[in-house]
Amino acid sequence: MPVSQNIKVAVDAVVFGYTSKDGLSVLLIKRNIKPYKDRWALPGGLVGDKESLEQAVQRELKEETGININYLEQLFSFGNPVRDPRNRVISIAYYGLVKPDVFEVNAATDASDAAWFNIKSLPHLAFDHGDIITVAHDRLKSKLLYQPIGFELLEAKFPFSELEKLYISVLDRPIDRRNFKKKISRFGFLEETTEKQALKGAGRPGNLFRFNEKKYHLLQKQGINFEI
Amino acid sequence: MPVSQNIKVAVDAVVFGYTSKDGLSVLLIKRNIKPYKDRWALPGGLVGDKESLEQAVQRELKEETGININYLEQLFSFGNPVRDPRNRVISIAYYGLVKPDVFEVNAATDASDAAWFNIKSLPHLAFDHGDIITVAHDRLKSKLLYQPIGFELLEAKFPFSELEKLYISVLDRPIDRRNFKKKISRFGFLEETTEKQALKGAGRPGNLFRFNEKKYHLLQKQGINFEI
DNA sequence: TCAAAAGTGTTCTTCGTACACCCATGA
DNA sequence: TCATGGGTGTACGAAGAACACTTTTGA
Repeated sequence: MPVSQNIKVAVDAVVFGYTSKDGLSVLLIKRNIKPYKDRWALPGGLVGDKESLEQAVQRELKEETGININYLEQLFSFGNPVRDPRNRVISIAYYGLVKPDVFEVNAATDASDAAWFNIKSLPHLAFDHGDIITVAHDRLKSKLLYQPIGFELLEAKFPFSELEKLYISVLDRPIDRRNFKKKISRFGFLEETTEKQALKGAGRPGNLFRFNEKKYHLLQKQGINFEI
Repeated sequence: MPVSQNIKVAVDAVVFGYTSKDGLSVLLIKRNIKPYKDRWALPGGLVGDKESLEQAVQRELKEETGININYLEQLFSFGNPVRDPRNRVISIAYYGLVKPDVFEVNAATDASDAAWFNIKSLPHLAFDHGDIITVAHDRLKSKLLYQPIGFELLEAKFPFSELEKLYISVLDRPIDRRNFKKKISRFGFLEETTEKQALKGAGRPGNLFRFNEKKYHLLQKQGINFEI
């Protein structure tokens, strides 16, 4: 067993946002220090001696991007000895989901060093952050099929087509609308409201749905087979 | 962002073994230093500056228990600031599976400080190692339902009933033998040999099965719905 | 009246699930 | 011949998958 050790511990966050206009996107920050100066990277940084890992992620997100997220989960720990060219740093990666209002606000503040990038057109990233995003995207895809976490990416009320487009976008494959609706309806955590979607162009306006918090959280705990 | 940091990085391993006689078991070591002196704990220790996380796990397992494992996967990182009473230590936990021959050999060397404990009769453990085992057991249970990793716990050739008992033991619930066999057979990675089980008592001897490595590894990558 | 998007049902097949009797062996 | 454990099939219901036309709205 090594008697002394010189390894630093960091956290990094892959924050996903979604709008039907921009698709599935990831929040990145531009580095202003070496190494990888001026390259895009995941928000994150060293863990404080007294804070938990989750606290460290939340703190870094607030410091670097100003956002609060409503869903956060540990992803994987990356420990390749040479993943940081300076010293050895292991990174405990998390992924998070934010609702579209957060997404929109931040997309507007383009003076900042934080920006959203569509998952399909990511820039060249610092460190092994490209790999981390790949792992996070895979996790999101598979999680979407057995837990209803997709709702964490939507407004409180949304037309059904919004949920459908989210699934299409994240899974990156077409879905049959009728089968999808049948499947979702069976679980019973969706409630149809009497309101209708505000129109933004041609087409029949859809009814708005919300989810039943109780049933939703119950199912989120249990896990369900969500295959679409 | 903290300017300096005083956190150590450790790995811990939850190694599962299985025999139909002893059920699902976990490999533990007896601590001979403080804190928690003389308490049982997971094998593990600090990561060396130059080694990968997986290398650190394999090294610690060899040093502390003498075993080599054939399946190893990262489980979760535990970062509670007070999980170690001395300094802050985060632990990156792994879980591993070993085949019964390894299990038997080690169970015999009872002079050592390492021993197998049935998952249902674990001793009081050091640190948060009880929690880590719970997480590992949950992961194994759910993984068993969508990836055929159960075979990593069996000999190369085994009677079908052995696989069935493994599932019953890990999932801790009864399974219908006929439905189970139908399900497993559909995947097509099992091959029936012409050999028969060596008898150890009364009862009809079962045919021995092996798995088709190619199909097995293909499915292990893809993941399948294994619900029993 | 046309283009755009939402809403809706049926059929076929596959899979899950419940369930009980016969067979080969050792004692 | 008995006790033990292995081996096997059927029938029902639920869910997955494939598939196209009608409705509502804005332009």
